[in-house]
Amino acid sequence: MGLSIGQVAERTGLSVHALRFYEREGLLADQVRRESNGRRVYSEDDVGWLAMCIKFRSSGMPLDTIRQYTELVRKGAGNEADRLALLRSHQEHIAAQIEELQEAMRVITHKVTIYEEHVAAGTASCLWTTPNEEPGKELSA
Amino acid sequence: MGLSIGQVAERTGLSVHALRFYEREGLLADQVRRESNGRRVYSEDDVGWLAMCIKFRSSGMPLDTIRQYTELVRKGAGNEADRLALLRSHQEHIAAQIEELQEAMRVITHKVTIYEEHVAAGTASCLWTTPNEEPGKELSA
DNA sequence: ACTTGACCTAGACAACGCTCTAGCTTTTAC
DNA sequence: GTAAAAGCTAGAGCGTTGTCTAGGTCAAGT
Repeated sequence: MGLSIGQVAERTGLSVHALRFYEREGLLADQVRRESNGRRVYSEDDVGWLAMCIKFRSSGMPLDTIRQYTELVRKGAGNEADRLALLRSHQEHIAAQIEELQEAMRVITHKVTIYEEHVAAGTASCLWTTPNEEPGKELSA
Repeated sequence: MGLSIGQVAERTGLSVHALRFYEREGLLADQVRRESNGRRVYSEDDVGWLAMCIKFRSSGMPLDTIRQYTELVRKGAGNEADRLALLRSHQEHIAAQIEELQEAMRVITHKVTIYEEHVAAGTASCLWTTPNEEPGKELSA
């Protein structure tokens, strides 16, 4: 039931350093328990919370915002609307990122296509002799 | 036809600082021309190239990788296969990012839904009195 | 003449998110 | 009993990606 920092590191993928760092930064919803000797004992809840933090991070939420969210939760019931606002705003942020990535993907896929043609056409025989021409100018158009 | 650094900043959205920084970092395909007084003069091609760099950056390509790509292009024809490999690898990277974001989006949308219910149900009357309970435990399941 | 504003270089500084070190204690395995 | 492994704190260090400052040049407007 109680996990050591090493075990938590293993199953979250975070380093033990990062785990201590997150704790210092106030990202953990509730105080991590300690053994008599001072070692941290993580509960399953702690691990669950960390998993959520990792999802937040992996979608580009800054530690600072995670801390804000954590603080809301720590304050307990009554600020659900605030939490919701924060979550929604992050949702929008994710959506924007996805769009941006998709747009970049389109552009790059286009470039890839062009290069594929070039490479297929000229593998052994280098036909087009425009050294500094880059199939990327279509971007400016 | 020739643009000042300020004009380029305006139309790329990069700061003049960033433009000089990018140049120092070797991200520009061809040497930026200078006026007799030493001021930079950007061509439309330069701006096009910068637009591409921005797309790369916005999809998470590190400056270092952009520099590698730039170097390939600078070397001229003959390494198209290398450029293609780099682009493809970035394509995969983008795809992975999109998936990660979509996964995070699912999780967060789920949380949002739960909060919406809670907020709708208990706006004025705080019904559920479990202060430290966070609708996020479902993550660990 | 003089001020304003855009530009130049070189280099310091900064935010973010960890990561690592030093120096020490405790636990575990042999 | 002893050595290796794991933990602790406090704080330094670092890679990335810019941003900002200092100190100076240059051109244009008033």
